[in-house]
Amino acid sequence: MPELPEVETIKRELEKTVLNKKIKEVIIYNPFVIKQPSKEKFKKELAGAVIKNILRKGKALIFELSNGKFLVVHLRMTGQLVYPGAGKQARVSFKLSDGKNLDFNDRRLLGELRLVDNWENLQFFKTLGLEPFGLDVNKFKALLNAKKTKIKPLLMDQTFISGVGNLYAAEVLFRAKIHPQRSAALLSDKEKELLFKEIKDVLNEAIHFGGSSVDQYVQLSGKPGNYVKHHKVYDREGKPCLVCKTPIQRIALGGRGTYFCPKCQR
DNA sequence: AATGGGACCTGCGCGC
DNA sequence: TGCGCGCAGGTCCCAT
Repeated sequence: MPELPEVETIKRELEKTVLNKKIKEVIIYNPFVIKQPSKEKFKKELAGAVIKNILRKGKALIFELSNGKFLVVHLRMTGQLVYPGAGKQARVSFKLSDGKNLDFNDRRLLGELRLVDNWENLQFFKTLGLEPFGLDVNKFKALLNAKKTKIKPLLMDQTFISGVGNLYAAEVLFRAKIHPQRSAALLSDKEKELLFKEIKDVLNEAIHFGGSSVDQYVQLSGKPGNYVKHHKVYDREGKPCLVCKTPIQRIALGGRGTYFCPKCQR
């Protein structure tokens, strides 16, 4: 469940810890997570490279390397980056020039590592929507007006806007008082404006608290993120709404568990 | 264009 | 207690 706040948290910690360090060696415990190139090339081409810059695009991290290549990391569901890491239980461990490990862990093996010449050529980035922070309210309204689809799956559509996943979509809609099944285009002007504000506010607050540790996510240091205690609806089925005490409902929407307050959200 | 489903994976928690 | 199953949700892919 790493979404924008979790990945941004990791990015900021990476900048403080591994920037300008050299990757001395790559140890691959499970080659399944390496999507390109071959594991042999992956190892060979990363050895000796210095981490020059770290970018985040939506939920993806990009390490810019001194050899001109880019290491693209997507944590998907259960991926973790941990530093300093223990090495052993990792899927891939990057041994750095400071003698410590930057570990990529991933219980479910859905995460992806790619070493590429140009990250912008990857299809994922070509179709990635703008981040909420890169939009103004009028552009956001225009995007919504072009879509008749249900608002909640739309917020999670990374080609629409990038960075929002299932957890934050639920929290944002609660704060905007919008039912997850409402049609995007048919929201009122005021609702669209409030929604836009709450997207940015929720993401910023979550970043402030180091993200939400549900299931597998941890910060780079291995510590949990503390935003969970601020969740209003996510994973609270049957518990009283913190505003009106109505039991929180859970429905399936677009195949995803969707939590909301049936009274507050209309 | 929108929507639904399945696939990729593993491990947890639930009911029987 | 043990076992099988549903479910978690990011992304891609296919069918309707």
